[in-house]
Amino acid sequence: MGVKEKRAKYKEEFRREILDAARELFINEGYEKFSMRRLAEKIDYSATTIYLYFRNKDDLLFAICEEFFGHFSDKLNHIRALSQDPVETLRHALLYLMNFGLENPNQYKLIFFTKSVYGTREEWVEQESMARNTYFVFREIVQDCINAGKFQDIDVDVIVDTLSIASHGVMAKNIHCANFSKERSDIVAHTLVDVILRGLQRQISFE
Amino acid sequence: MGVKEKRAKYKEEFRREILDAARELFINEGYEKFSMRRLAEKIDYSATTIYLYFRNKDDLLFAICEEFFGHFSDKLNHIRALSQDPVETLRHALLYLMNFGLENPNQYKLIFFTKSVYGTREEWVEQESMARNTYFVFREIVQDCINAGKFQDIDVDVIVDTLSIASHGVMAKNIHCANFSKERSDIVAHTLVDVILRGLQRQISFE
DNA sequence: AGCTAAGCTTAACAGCGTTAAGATTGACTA
DNA sequence: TAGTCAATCTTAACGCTGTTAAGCTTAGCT
Repeated sequence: MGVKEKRAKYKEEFRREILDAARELFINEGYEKFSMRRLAEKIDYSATTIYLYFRNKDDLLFAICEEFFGHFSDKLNHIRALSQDPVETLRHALLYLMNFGLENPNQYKLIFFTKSVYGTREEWVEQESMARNTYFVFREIVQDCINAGKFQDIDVDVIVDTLSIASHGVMAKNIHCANFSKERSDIVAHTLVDVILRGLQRQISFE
Repeated sequence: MGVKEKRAKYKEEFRREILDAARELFINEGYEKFSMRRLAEKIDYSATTIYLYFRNKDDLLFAICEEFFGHFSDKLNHIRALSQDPVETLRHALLYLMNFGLENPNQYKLIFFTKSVYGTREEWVEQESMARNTYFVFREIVQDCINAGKFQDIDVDVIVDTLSIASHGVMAKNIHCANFSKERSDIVAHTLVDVILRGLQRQISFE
């Protein structure tokens, strides 16, 4: 292994180290308290060093987001793999997302409430990313419901957006309004999922 | 009119002036570009002068939020006044909120995505505010639906939260993801409202 | 031993919210 | 009318932010 490769390896490892420290700082201290200088202090380097491994703060945030979406898309695939009823799979996936958001508000805030780390919709569609992969897996889960004839005749992408928006809203409320307890958010999350899935379905069971 | 009253009047007027300039700055330049110093420049005073009329930046934001909620609760009351079918009234109210958010992203962002201007849920419930008034009007519209026997047996507050969360989500997506066009958001907003109202209702019309 | 370049740091810029202290101004009183 | 006092506004500063330019240190290769 040549020197250049060794350096490259080292560089990659350091990048990891910074990334891990950054995520930890976010989770423990919260979104507001995060700063490049605090991160630098945590890893015992000067703030400018970080800029040798990440173009800027947004680049760092992007990396963390991508990592999360990697895990999340894995989890979605897993949920889908042990699928019985497609609608129940979808319900499971939605509740998983919301629960993650409610239990990890700082991380969720970082991921979803950061100003446009993924650019415009066009850029997002064109450029390969874990976020896009996650979207596609989620989309397939919805498509499964449609294929099974469970849903009304609505465009799959519209349904996907509708659903992601709903779970988004739960977190938005929980994080930004600060009026919500975890228990209350849980109740509302379940109600929202129930109501939406009920509203989407073609046939509805009466009580 | 004594001097003290005159001063008080003037002070109130200046407060208004600052408030109007602040809102304008928010709407035109966007949330990110807003700062106390830029606002000061706009009104041709030094930045510190603002602090004689508002305790701090949050206090200023609070004032703007309250003003909006004043208008919004009026609008809701108006919609409710010319009510025919309660569910249609609710639909109307929801679409009005979402449409406002989609057409005034900066203002909406300021109002709903600012860190806890209204404190915890307990503080929010106890302390009189336009935001709370708006909530109550909205709550009554939902209660109308329940009283008319249109909805399933779900707690009124849970429904209100569910609905506000949903509209919240539309804006969250539209504002923060930057992947969404106005048209697409419109479609998704209508779909979301349709699906949720359908899901909430006791009896559902099949197509 | 001397050169080269990678790796890291110090110093600085321009911006932020906010506060303390001082200047200005206008009105009331002695 | 001169003097006092308080309201009003500004200048200067603190400590923070993201980010860049320039310089220092050190390790590897010739």
